[in-house]
Amino acid sequence: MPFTLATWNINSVRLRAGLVEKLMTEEAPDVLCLQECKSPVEKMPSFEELGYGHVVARGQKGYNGVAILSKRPLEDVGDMDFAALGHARHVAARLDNGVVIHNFYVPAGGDVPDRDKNEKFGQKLDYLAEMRDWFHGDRPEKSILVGDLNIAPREDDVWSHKQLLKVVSHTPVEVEALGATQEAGGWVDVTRKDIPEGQLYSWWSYRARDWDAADKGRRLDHVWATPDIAGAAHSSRVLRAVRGWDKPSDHAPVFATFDL
DNA sequence: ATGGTAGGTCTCCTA
Repeated sequence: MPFTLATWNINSVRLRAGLVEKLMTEEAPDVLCLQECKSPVEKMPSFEELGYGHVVARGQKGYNGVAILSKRPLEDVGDMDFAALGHARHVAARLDNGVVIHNFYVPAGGDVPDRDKNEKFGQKLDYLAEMRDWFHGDRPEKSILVGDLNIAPREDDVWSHKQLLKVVSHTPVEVEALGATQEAGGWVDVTRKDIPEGQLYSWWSYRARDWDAADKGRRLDHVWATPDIAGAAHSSRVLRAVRGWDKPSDHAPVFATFDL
């Protein structure tokens, strides 16, 4: 049975429970992966009344937090604490069709792209290197990886490649690290398989005077799949309009459908 | 070159 999956950095699931409900009502993805829930699991709002009774989540007070909300049964298959940060940045679940879904919130990495001057940047690179080694050692099959990876890898994933070369999220060292992680797992970038050409963003800063008019976006949110199921993916899209909702997240949700 | 906005553990940290 085909299923539609969405990934969305919600930037506080408690503050934006209403927006989650709106997305669920209007778009009804079978599986919704959230990042930056900023909530302990026991304080997460319930979306069971909208049909999302299956939840696999990790949380902590105030920061980070990831959740997989599903209309179909999920089995919790664990989490990883890459770079030993003690943060809730990954959780994985197996859908009732056997597909494993990894939901990641990769560290943003601070402002200065130099690990000697900025510990957070080093942690981001370490996190990606440990992801790479994990997937290299245990090559995934029948799996999907989604989340806020906090890197826009392609020139057309940012509003200005040249102006962002030294800005954390688009530096060559980060792009290389993300590429190595992708290659280690054999991951196919499903969004770019479906939308191979043109500028494509999933995040616009809160700090812009008019985010829509300025359109200085970056594609930080990703949907990847292993080669055995990537061919079943189609209809990828970024719901840019969601960024324009009342009291929005600074990220728009990214969708894909899999005929499996 | 600077500062701009937003959320939560809220006068400081993270993004």
